[in-house]
Amino acid sequence: MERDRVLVGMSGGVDSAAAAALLQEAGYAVTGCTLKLYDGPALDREEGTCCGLEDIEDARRTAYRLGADFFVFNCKELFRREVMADFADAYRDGRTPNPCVRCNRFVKFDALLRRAEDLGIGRIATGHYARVDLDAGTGRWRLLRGRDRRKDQSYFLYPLTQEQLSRLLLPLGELEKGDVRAFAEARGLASARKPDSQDICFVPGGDYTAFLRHWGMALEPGDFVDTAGRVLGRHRGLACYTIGQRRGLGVSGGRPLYVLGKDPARNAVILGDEGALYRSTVWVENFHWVSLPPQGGPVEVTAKTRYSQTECPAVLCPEADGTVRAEFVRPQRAPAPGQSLVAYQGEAVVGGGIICRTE
RNA sequence: GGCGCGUUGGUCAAGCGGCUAAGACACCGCCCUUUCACGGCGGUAACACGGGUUCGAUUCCCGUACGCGUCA
Repeated sequence: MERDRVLVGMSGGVDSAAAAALLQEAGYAVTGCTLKLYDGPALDREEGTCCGLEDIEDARRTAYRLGADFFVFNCKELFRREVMADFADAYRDGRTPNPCVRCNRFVKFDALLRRAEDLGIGRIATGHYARVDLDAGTGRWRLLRGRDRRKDQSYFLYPLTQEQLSRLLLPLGELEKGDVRAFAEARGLASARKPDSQDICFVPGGDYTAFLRHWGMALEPGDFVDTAGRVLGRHRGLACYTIGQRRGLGVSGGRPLYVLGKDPARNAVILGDEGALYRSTVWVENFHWVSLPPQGGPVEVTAKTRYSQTECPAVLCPEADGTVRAEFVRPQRAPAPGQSLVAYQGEAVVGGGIICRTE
């Protein structure tokens, strides 16, 4: 009897390793793969990246242990063009990009699906904490939060298309992080005790401004100013700051000061009190509808403007110009252009898009 | 030049003879976190200099330096 085949994207970490093992135990014929997204110059010694040599070897070891085929697919060009270049462009224009969302949208799942098709494999899988199901009523695939609310990664997955969702298996969606680690440990998987990844994968040290410099971007020092235009100090370049940021400003005001905004025209970073950061209206571009088909009228949701943020009730209002306006019931702290707004209805991800303006 | 006032950690700022010299902001570290951030916890760091008076001086007195004000 033919078993269903699945291509599992493996980062070298615990989660994707456990995902592969779980799928195999569930009866799938597993093929493992790692997407080679970038080449770190000499940064491979760092932990926590998703395609350093160490990580690829860990993924390979896990696949070997499972007796699964394992491939490394080269996606460097695509990643460089769609994610790294966009990252630099966004910062250059004063926005705060989210490269993980960008990668999921333009690189990771697309590449997985293509490669699976090349290999004649019908399904793809990753180790994300989120769930997929089919809405029997509408016939539409839905993206749901991970059962482990503390680890839920559905925020990063909102760009998924219906085709991708229809093929996608997320075996960790019903599990708690602790159970996943225990399972990996019990199976003796190589990465069972690896620390969770963090930081941007192509910025291993966590210093993204160093990456921007390395990329060739000039960081122009300028003035920190208050809302009245008074100079408070010098900044190291607009790209070094994001709206809502407090630490690292080096400006002492007696009260905590936050980045309220950036003024590219004057190359100034505007600082002020936290109270001035709140916005009730957020415009989003390229809104991608996931669990609901594209809507023409107002939609009641809960939404958040950053991954690690508490959702708030809001109404999505599609505008004539193609953007979607989100009206929050309560003002939201520091929504930043470039970050993603993601909307939910209960367990389901309604959709999301990139913040372009706030008020 | 005369007179008056002031000089405490990176910044602002308590203290007014007996303290291991507050606090805020900044900074550093850790935690949190598959973005950037927020946040939580913890930490480093100061009495301008030199003489007195006192059992005892950041606190009182006298000089020096620097700063501010004011008079000519």
